[in-house]
Amino acid sequence: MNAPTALKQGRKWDQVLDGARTVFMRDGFEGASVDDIVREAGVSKATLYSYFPDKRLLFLEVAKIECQAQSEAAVTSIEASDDIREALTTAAGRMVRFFTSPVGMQVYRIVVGESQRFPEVGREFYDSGPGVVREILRQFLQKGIDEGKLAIDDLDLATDQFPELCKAGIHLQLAIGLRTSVPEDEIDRVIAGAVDMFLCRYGVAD
Amino acid sequence: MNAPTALKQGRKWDQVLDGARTVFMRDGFEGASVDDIVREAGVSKATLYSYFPDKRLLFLEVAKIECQAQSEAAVTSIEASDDIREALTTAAGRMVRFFTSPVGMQVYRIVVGESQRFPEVGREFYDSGPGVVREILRQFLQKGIDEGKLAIDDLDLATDQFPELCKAGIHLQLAIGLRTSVPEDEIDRVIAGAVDMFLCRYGVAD
DNA sequence: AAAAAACTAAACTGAACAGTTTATATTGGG
DNA sequence: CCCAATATAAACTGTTCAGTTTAGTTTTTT
Repeated sequence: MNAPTALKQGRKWDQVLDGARTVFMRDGFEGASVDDIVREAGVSKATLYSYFPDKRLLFLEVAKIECQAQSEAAVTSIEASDDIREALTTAAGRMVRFFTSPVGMQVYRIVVGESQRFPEVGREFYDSGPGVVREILRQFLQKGIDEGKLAIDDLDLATDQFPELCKAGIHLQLAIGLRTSVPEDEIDRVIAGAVDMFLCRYGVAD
Repeated sequence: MNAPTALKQGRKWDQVLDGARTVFMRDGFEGASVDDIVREAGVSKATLYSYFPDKRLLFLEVAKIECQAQSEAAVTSIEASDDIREALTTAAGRMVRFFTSPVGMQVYRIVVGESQRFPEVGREFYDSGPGVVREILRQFLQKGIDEGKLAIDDLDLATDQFPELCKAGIHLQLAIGLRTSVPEDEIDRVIAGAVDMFLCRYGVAD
């Protein structure tokens, strides 16, 4: 009846990944034991090891999937609204919403913590998350310049500045566990502040 | 002859901490083994355990010292230069210089990675590093407002925005290992961009 | 120089844990 | 209904590593 993905390597593949995802996201790489993962996945240890040669590669697979899910959740495109302020505000909202989310934050923590042991994870994360967002933002800003709505001398710098402004006061505190969540109105305040500042510097008076 | 600190808990105290510092900063908490540390410190395992009840507390002590060293290395005060632009540029330079340094970056990585296991470390780090810098910056900006040199509506937000601008494009990439260093001229460019933007938004024309 | 305090090397214990093996069971297609 | 692929539980191996113990040595104090 169903002719699914050609290489469905076995019935429990997804189960293993789901379990691994849950445990890795909860406990980090070192904190997660393979026994925890199989228990969570409802799968035998032998099954896990029939799919993945070792813990490291299982982790890399989970990290990859998580990074991809991320870029989708993040700004996939910026609406071509005529109002630049509105477009930036919307984009900022999606960015902030993602990196303040528990899973987004946890991916960040793990990537930072394990980036020495697994250099590939850093690349993977960047290229499928922040890097994608950056590229989209860059193009959006370029368009703004072309249309005479923005006056940006150093486009690369400006592209890096905007996301950074969106983190003001919240990202660090979340990352180091000083807070576990950020109230909606504070998010709005930070975003509005970011857009105000950005347009003050690079906006062109109508 | 020498009447040193009243409670010098033994001749090798400093040696232990130095060795622990070296190894923790190189390998992180999990990556560091106690045997590595005693080898590095040139001390017996029993000696280490006569000073510290366990690895965790040894780590916390090292982290504490490192965090304190940090706030000293960072902006301890902002020169009361008449020129706000100049003062901000100098302050930014010290901040950036610190968090781009190998040891500053490594402290950040460890704190982020271990903040779940050791919530105290997050607080300690913040209160003796970023928190101190924030407070000094806040007071500096307040003074600027009082003197009519700055027009800031939301002081807390502005205080959070400036350090964030100083990270543009470099902090994340260092944290996840995409880069290991940042050329001096790029640092200068980021700092200049941060100051430009900040003063564009909050500066008062003379 | 005797006594006390600090330190040492090295062997040991016990637990955690990644990965393997074995012997058995379930499942779905032909 | 049977076969082959897939999955299972559970015991096992080997290693790493935190923390302890022991029996003895060095350093400091008195």
